[in-house]
Amino acid sequence: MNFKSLRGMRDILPEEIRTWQFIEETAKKLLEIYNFKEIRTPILELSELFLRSIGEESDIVEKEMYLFEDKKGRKIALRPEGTASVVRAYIQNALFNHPFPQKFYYLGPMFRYERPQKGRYRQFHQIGVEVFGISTPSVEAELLCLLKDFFSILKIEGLSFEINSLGCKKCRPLYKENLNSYLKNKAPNLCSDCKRRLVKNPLRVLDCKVSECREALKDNPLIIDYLCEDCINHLENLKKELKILEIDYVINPKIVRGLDYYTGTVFEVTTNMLGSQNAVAAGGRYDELVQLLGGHPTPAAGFAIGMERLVEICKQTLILEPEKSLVYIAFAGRNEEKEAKRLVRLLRQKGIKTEAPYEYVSLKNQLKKADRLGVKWVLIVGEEELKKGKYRWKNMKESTEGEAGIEDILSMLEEIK
RNA sequence: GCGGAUGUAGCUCAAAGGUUAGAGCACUGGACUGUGGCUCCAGGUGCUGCGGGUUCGAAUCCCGUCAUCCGCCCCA
Repeated sequence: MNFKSLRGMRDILPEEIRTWQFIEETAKKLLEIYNFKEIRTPILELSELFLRSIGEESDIVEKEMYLFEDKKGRKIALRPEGTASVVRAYIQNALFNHPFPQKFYYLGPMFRYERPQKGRYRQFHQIGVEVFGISTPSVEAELLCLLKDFFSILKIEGLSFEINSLGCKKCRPLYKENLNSYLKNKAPNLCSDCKRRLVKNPLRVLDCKVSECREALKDNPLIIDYLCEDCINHLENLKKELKILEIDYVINPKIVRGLDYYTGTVFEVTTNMLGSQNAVAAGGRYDELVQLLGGHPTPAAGFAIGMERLVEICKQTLILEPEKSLVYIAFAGRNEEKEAKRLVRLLRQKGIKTEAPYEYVSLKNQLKKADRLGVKWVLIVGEEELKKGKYRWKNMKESTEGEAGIEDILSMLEEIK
């Protein structure tokens, strides 16, 4: 029986991991500078949490969640995204008792049962951030600024920052009314999914990409024309802040987002480097979610970055620092093996990356191995040198060699630490 | 969930219905038991993704299935 990884799930091998680690370390450093704190939440949650937050009508909940029952018959889901869990944790742990704003970041696997494609996997990873307790647009400005700084450190260019507002409790109903009457006329021309959405969640009809729907909705009313004064001011103030921070953006009234908890500002960051899976980060404000999940009314906003897509871009643009170089210990004969093992340990204790043969082979083969490993420094433990209390060193790149005591050797190796 | 393309060795690819499915690279060992790179030699249980069918004969043709990639959809 040959086992293969599940569809849409993949192994990330050492070669690629270095890019992951670089991105993760870069993110953590920057997030700490922006005063975000890491939070780790479970991968499993009650499925109800996602039904309530993401929305029963969303594609994610409707057809993409990994669901199962545990031994007690509880309905469990593998998390399809991070925000719901963080909000749950925020409420459960009464984190609102700390001074506002509360700023969190997380990093980990998410699961959606989708048709896999490049840049779209069933297990994928997100770096996400959430800010609780502040309702001013400075939060969104800070989030967008963070994204811009992050991508700029990673030397990613050709990004587009797109922004929209979805309105609030006050203005959205009026818009929905207008939209509803507009959609009613168009109903016969809509796809079957949308006919159903029409009743339960008309906003999502705008998000439909089926061509017949797009055609029917060419001149649909846009939320951005129905915003109340507060929402208009919010958006205008955000624009001002973005100008101060010198962040280029475009207003895209078509952005709706696939998760129902968004209110007010939403945004997407897309790239021209990825083909059709081109969204590399997205987020927005969700001022009603905390209350919806049982907490005190708390304004909040956040975003998530897609790691796989970011890694894909960074593999093209980033030049990683070379790995720490390896020192190879060879020994001339079986009698020197013990001494070689002691030397390996000593070097490792000094923080030097060291490798040695696990069993005796000819010195020639040891050197051949060292060469194939691409090492620069080889230390040879041999009978004659040991008598003098020395080791033989060999610089494979420059083809030089000599004898030296351990202290001299350690200082020679300083350069590679 | 829909449409299309592709699946041969670790990798890149040959073999266009006819011996025992090959080559380069990579890998392992040897020639060379105290010195690597060059050279030469040797080393493959590849169920030709899997299962069925057609045929005297299938990597090759047909059907199914699984997987990957591309587009749709979805989204990060």
